[in-house]
Amino acid sequence: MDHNQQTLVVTRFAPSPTGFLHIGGVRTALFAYLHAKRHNGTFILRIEDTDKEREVAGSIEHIQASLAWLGLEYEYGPDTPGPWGSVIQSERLATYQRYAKLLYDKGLAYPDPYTQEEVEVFRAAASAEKRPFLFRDHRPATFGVWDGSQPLRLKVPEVKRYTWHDAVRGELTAGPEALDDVILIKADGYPTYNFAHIIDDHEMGVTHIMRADEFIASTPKFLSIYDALGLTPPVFVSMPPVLRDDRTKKLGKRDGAKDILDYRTDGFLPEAMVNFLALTGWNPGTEQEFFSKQELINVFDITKIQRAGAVINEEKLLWLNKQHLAGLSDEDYLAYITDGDCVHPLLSTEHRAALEVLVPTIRERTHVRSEFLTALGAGEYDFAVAAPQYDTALLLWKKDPDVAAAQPRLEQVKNLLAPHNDWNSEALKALLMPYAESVGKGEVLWPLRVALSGRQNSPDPFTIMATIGKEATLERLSAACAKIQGDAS
RNA sequence: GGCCCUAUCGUCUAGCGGCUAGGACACAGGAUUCUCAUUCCUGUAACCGGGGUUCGAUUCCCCGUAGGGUCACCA
Repeated sequence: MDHNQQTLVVTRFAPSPTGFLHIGGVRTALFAYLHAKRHNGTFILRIEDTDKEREVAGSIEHIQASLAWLGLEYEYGPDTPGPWGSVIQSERLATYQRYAKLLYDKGLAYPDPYTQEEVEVFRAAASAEKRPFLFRDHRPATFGVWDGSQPLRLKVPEVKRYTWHDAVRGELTAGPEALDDVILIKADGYPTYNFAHIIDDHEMGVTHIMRADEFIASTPKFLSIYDALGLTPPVFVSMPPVLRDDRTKKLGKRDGAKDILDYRTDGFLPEAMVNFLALTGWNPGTEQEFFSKQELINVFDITKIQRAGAVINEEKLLWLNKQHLAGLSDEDYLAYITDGDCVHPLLSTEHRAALEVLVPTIRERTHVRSEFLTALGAGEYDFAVAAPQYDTALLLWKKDPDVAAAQPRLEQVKNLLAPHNDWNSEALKALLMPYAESVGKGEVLWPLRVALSGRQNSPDPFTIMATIGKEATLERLSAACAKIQGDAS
């Protein structure tokens, strides 16, 4: 195929600025992004701010920050207008008015002659008779003059059954009851979503619309607007819902859905997040689970998007994060683990050397930074910054007759360590293991480790010694021996 | 209520008429290990129900059931 004749793909993510982005919305953005990038296409961030009431200040910046964190770069956005002008709908009012006028002039749109109260009466009457309310049943015989003070409604061009194709769901169909004379322009001069998104997608050359499946029900209405405008609709790509844990509802902000940026605070890597999101509601058809963003771009295929709703599997997200964390250098991992506003002493520059020694240990025990911070708070790493407090009984190895038995062994370890200066865990292990094996590993290593950590469960003693240094090691061993002595007397 | 959509292990999913129904997370057991963790091995666990079509249905059709969505001057 001629390179110049490649199929052009343009997708967009079009949130309204009503607060933060949650995992469901971000997934829609990701799929739109991946599909565009897969085809060397264009990805647009459009802001649908046609409802002034619901707008939340700072939302646009927050949305941009969220996409930036995940690395979902867009060619056109709030700071980078396209040839068609702004991507912020409130800055495009003239465009919508122009199209509205076009429909009005052709008799395909008319001003709503009723007050909102009157429409409510119609609605209530329909409801009382247990039949669906349709505005078009009340369409005036002759259309008035539209002066902008009344909402402008579409005159449904043809009341019929619509059948259309959805890239995910296949053939979809809905009868005339799904069609109505929807409002195109509100009384405040702003367009409705129904109208504005169609015009924008057309003007911006959008080829594929990724959006939540809740829009399937209103697609016939959209189709009737496309018809009225004489436009060919783009490809519809309906995203399966992300459900709440209990599956009783679509995940929403009211149900405790987290701000996507909270995952960043917790320490999830953007690549892990992207990897995880891609795998909920989509799969490559192979058994590969670990993907970089680029790998996803290479294999993403909208025909493999899932139809059924999915529940977020947080355990798998944790697992994936650990897999992605494995790609960091020790240096980067250290920066990662200390990033944030936690104030534990081990994270201060004073203990940087100790923390560096502990990095491999922390890596193996941690899925995400917040997990490490919790362990820190629980005192699991206190051995690194202070001499431990512990009950002497803890020194008792399960096969030992009593605590006193450990003392001579700890003394011997001290003697072996005293002249030794190569203070890294491998060298220390090589130094002490022959002795430990001659006596019994548990008999030596258990009390040694407890003397150093003050804990039943901890990293191995050699790592601890390497972390705290020679001086502290010898001090803690002496203290343990003194403790045993004290108990005996 | 009308209309629309969906349905494989606990969760994410593979499957596109014939498979011992595969993988991942989680879980359980074992090996390694002084403990915890890691790592490795093994295992438990699923086709919503009923009718068809077919030589043969997880797969195709219909009817149930369950769940979701939608019926705004919100998107």
